[in-house]
Amino acid sequence: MPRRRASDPRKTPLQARSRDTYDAVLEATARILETKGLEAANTNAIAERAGLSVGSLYQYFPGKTAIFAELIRRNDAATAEGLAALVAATAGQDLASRLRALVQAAVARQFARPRLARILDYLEATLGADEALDAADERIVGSVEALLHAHAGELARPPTTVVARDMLWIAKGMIDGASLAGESDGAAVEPRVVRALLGYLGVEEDAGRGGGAIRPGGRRRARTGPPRP
Amino acid sequence: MPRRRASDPRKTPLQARSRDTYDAVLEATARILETKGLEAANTNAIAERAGLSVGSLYQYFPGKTAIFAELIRRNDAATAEGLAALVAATAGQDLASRLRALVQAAVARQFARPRLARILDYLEATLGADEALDAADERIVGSVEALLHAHAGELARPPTTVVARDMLWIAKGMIDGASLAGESDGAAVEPRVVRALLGYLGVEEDAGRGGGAIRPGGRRRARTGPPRP
Amino acid sequence: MPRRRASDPRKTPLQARSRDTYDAVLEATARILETKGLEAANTNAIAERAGLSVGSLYQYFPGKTAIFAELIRRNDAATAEGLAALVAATAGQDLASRLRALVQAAVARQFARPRLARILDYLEATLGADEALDAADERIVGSVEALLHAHAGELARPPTTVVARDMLWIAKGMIDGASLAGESDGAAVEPRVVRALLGYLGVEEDAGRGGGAIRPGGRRRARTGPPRP
Amino acid sequence: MPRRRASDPRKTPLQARSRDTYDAVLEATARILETKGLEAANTNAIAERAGLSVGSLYQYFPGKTAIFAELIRRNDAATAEGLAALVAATAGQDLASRLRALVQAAVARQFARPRLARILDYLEATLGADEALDAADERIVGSVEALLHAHAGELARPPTTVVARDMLWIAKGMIDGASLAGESDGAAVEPRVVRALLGYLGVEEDAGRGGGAIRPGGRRRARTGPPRP
DNA sequence: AATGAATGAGTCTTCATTCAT
DNA sequence: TATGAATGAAGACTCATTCAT
Repeated sequence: MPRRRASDPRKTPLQARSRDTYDAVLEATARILETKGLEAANTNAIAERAGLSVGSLYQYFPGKTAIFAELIRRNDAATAEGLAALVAATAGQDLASRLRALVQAAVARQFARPRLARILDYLEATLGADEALDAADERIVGSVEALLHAHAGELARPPTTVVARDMLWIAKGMIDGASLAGESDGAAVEPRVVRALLGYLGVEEDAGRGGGAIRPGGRRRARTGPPRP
Repeated sequence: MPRRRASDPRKTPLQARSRDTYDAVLEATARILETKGLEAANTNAIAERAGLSVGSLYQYFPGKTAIFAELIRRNDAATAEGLAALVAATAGQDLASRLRALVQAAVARQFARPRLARILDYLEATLGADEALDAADERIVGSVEALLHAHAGELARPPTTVVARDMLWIAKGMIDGASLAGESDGAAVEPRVVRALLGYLGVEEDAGRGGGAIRPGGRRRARTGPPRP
Repeated sequence: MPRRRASDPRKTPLQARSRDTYDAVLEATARILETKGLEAANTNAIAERAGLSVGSLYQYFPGKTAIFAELIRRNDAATAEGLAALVAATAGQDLASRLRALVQAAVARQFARPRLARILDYLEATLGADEALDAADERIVGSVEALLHAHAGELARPPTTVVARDMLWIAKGMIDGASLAGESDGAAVEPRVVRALLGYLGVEEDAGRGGGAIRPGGRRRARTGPPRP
Repeated sequence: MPRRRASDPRKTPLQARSRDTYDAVLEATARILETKGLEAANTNAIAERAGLSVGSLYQYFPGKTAIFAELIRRNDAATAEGLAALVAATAGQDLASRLRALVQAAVARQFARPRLARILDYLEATLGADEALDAADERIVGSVEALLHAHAGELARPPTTVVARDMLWIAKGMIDGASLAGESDGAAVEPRVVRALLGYLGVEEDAGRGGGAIRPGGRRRARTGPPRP
């Protein structure tokens, strides 16, 4: 990994072909991370998978780190985008329903490419700070905070940034855990997360909806188990 | 007797000096991971930091991976141990108090060496399966499950393994999040986690105790923010 | 098409420059083996001698072993080729003359780079089996067998594969021995080998030709002497 | 391998226990060479197999090379001894019978530990010169020469050192070849070698004895085949 | 004398990055 | 602009040898 600043792409890809190539590199990287892991994601492998030469790769990215950074950035941006859209789309519904929608999306995302998500998390924590990421983070927390504000009356506690952040981490923790424990049925995880969030907010769960017993997830697969908090 | 695993130490350190050296390697590795990150933790650096030669290092560990594995194993074992002890020590107390004790310990641990904890998590997910780790995991979940069983009457839902696991991940998620967001005051995180856990369990928080408003954490530092669930 | 073997070159060198580099590596290796021995033939030395960097070397060969393997393969192939050509070229001549031609070539080859030949022999026995080598071996034996068949009437015994193989080893043993004993005059060795081969076949040596006394070889140098059978 | 001169053992082992240990090291080395090959014969492995510590090993031998050297020396000495004894023991018999006896011994030796023999040959050629080895060589050649002298009248050619040496290499070559080709029946090889030697000497083979057809040896096993002379 | 822990130079191999074509 | 050969620093690991106990 180069010492170079994890920064912007070397040039803003304006032409359609350039943009395609640029995207191809990112997708190739994602695919390798997902299937072979971080160690296998070297520039040669990425270039080959993306269908170009190493030399060309360096015309789009100043270095390996920048590819990862951009991958994270996009991922975060997409999340922020999706979250904001979902909050907007569910305006007017009751809090539980809206959380359900959010959690559902989060679960879907994480269960789609769990390994990739995990590696990007690791990289994000490892790589240096980045304004763009912080901006996305703020938008994400902001969306949840906005949601809470819209339901401030129903809450046992005032809606703050900290509460919003906590909620995000509760959801993330539970979903990660379920995924790592080998649960393959996202539908089983979802209500548990919603329940946890409502519980944290001190809101009684909507009696009529999905209240049922906690369904055990899929059998724990060999790998990593419960967290060591 | 278990089959010899590739990650086992090369020779069981019986003599005091050997044990010291062995521990020194582990501590050196932990220190490098904590301060310089995973990439910096190469065998030469570890050996130097531990105050011995590479050759000697390889007399205690069959390879770099084994060092990491042992580090994780010890970490997990300590957690399992601590958790079990705490559950035992708080027998007879009310559920909220007991959870408080557990969370306090967890927070203390994570805030002590956050980066190390994060890297070990990543490594644990990356490295192959390991009986010892699975055993520790089971003990950890088991302790929480036992705790729940002791308070089954107060719970809104039956205490299952899944519930126990969810609780662990809720706590881990929140603590990680707080740590990553730059919160440096563990005491501020603790009650929030307890509240989340009790909320998830559907238990009313002990009215008299620590009910207060959610205190905002320390100023968020630039570093990685909220999760993208 | 044969399965890709681990010892195959990493990429088939199509371009002239590539082929040159590829050959340069082989020649550098041969030269080092010849002058400094097997222990000195490390990848760094080979790369340096070949005039390229280690990295480049690994673009042409997947590993050190593959270089040796290719060296052996070429050597064997060249021998097989040469032998077959010689057998064809001498068609119609009498048996003794043809053997003389063969032995002369063998002597020339072995006396040219005796140490290299010895090391390649050792490596061939050490490295794992290899189809290509076996094929070359068969061609070599086959050539001799074909030669015998053409003169079956003159032989005291039927020409079999075993006889052909024995002849090859007789020649190899004698030439090796002479070389190791410090004989530097190939011309002195040649008639002895021919005589041994004809003797083994039970054929009277052509009276008129080279019947003379056995000339003693060059003074035995310090180096390894006669075999210990 | 140390640059140190491949020389005498560090001290002449006088005491019985010392001698035993010394021998144990040599036998351990031989066993490892035979079963695991040259690469596996490192000082640690040798010491362990011999049942002593590396430190002790270095009290008996100045270095690894010295162990090999001594192994070769003993091997050669034993051969020289055996050959001389056999020549003496068969005094009075006819030439063919005596050669038969010699070849039989040689075949037995080579078929007993073929890999070891091969490796020692390689080492002998690789290691520097050594007076002791030259002396053994001379005794070996001398024995054969003496044998020839005793039958000078029957020979087509005067018995010289060169002839003796050639004979030794013919035998060695053929036996090596048979062994390498996978022939496991020494009895099948023996008469072929005798025939070759008598043929080289221009002596008619004793009509009554073993004149039969050449029996094909065992099927060629995968490994190294015929020589490339 | 024996031990075996310690040493560290040396080996093979990988991979981010550059640059001539 | 694209290519991909070339570079070489760096990293994991081995092993002959030494020396304190």
